[in-house]
Amino acid sequence: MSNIREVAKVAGVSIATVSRALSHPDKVSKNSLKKVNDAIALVGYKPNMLARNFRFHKSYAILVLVPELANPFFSTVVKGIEDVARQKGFNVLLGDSRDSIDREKEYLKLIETRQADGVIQLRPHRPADGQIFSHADFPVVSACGCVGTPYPSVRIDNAAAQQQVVEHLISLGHTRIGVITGLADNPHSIVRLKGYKQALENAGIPFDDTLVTEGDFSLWSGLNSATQFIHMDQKPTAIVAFNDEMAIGAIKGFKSVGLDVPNDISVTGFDDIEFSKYNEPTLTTISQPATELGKTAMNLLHRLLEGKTLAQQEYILPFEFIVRGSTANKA
Amino acid sequence: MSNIREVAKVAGVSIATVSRALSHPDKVSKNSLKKVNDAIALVGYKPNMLARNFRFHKSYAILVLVPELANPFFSTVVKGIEDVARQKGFNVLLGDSRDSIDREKEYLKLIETRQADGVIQLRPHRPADGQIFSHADFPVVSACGCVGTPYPSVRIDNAAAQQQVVEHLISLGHTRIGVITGLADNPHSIVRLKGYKQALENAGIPFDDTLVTEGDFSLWSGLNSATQFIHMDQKPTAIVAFNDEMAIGAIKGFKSVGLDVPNDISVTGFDDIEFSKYNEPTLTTISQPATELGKTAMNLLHRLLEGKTLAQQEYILPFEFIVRGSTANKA
DNA sequence: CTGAAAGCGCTTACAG
DNA sequence: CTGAAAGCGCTTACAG
Repeated sequence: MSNIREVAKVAGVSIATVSRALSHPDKVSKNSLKKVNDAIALVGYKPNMLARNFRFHKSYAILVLVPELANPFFSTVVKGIEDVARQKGFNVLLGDSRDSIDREKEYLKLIETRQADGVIQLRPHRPADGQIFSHADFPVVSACGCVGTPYPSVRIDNAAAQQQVVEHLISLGHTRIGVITGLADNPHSIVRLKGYKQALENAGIPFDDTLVTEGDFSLWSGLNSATQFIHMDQKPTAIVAFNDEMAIGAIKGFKSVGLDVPNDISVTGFDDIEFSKYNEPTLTTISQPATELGKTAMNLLHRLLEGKTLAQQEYILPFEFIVRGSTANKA
Repeated sequence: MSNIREVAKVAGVSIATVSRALSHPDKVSKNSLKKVNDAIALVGYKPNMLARNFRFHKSYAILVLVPELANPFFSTVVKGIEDVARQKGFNVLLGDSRDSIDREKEYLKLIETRQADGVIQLRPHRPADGQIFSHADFPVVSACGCVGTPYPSVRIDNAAAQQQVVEHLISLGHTRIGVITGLADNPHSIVRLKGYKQALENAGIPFDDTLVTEGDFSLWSGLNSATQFIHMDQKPTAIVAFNDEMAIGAIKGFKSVGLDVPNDISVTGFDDIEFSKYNEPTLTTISQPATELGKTAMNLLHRLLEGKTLAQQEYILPFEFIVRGSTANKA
């Protein structure tokens, strides 16, 4: 556990010179530089970043708030964040909030106590969040959130994406299209439902709210919704799930009662997680640029951290609509 | 950005008293305590943890080295770690190493520079790692690794688990049982293969190395191995994959050429990720106590961090063998 | 119970 | 180019 003082002694220079040799080598003579570097190698000196952080009032860490780390879509976004963070010299503190506001608030104490310099929020912003994330207090950016985020964000156009999915189903002849949303207060539920309704309206199909079921983005909730659809008097011929997990769960539910997907009923997902290519049938879904969303978010946060301002408040990345095996013409 | 000095001034006491009121309230008079607490509330004081960390030569952060965060099994282990870490007052720094030793070494610099106090390694230890993780240098524990880890570890008995899976297949009449391992140098590949061989040996079935294919724990590699099996002259009637992803990928491969799983060929997984219950067919697999592995690892690391010694070098948690729909009697 | 003082390891104006 | 000194925000023996 050598320190800068020991290096100075061995090198025969002052601690100021050692510090300068490390931080501003151009401000030090060749001779001193060599003596310092030799001494560093000799004593095996490693700078104590705790001291540096303290000196600079910076933790060089950012906090990532993720609703559910075990969700492969989120963990892919986090990987993108981490890649860029490391490259910029920042550590990533994990904040798995389990969709709990209380847990989230606990994590945000890391900001007040200077243990994190900024935040990337993966949970979509809800009006009820109010000013918790007022951009004035600390650097924060939203990744894969929704329209209406009151701080900088990177996302896709969720409504447009969901609309395109439904238009595809309509083009296949479907008119009774069931929905599996996330929790009712999740902004993604609201925004994607808007896209769904828009597609219906454009096609002159009346909206029927009995076709909307509430899930929670889990596999299980998709299966649960399928059961509800199965017991309806006027069954839908197609289902749009607001993420891939629920679509996979729903397909499981339909198949378990002998229905064929997509020939008896079409099902669509959202996110395009890896598993959606391996499901039986493969999933028709929206591909979100997960890694890119994470990388962009971290790049934006980094600019904020450097005191710069952003050119835009919202960065919209392109999505891709991918037709696979889970959708077919209405029987 | 108020500090302890400001609180002291407002409260009319010394900074030492403020500090004591915060850290050892019992050593302060009721009167002073009240004055300090009132002042803290008044100025909105939050302790600067950067200063505390510097003072104590501790970062109060631990580094989690994970081979692949997007793998749901690993992310579940990480969630367990995080739960306990937070409860103990530690932050978790994410180190997604992508199975790269170079990236791992980058992360380990966080220890040298005091940015992390300890490490939890999710990658199984390889003999080639040598002394990188010599327990003498810093507190480190292995989670979900293998037998033979030269530092404290929490894991299941992988060989026994894999053996039980194969015994089950043998009991169903299978004798030509294919294998999809992880990368050849991954200790899990070696240890689980040992369990496979043991089951064969116990049943008097000769080991045939042409039945062993190398995967990399990804969905794609499972599908790829399936293709290899399909082209074999003497096809296996059952396949054991060393994780669920590869099993799911393999099933996909078999189904794509018209084979029925499990009636034409049985397939087993390992880990019991959530998706394995939703696959078609559902997966016969080994359930690892993922959350518990993470929690235990963090508890052990915490004891190490406190300078205590551990009662055991290895903590073996029970696994569960789960028979679902992907295995059946040999045709 | 309380306060003045030293010190954690660094960096950076400041004076030379 | 170089060094002595101050200071970042805390904590804790030490003396009272």
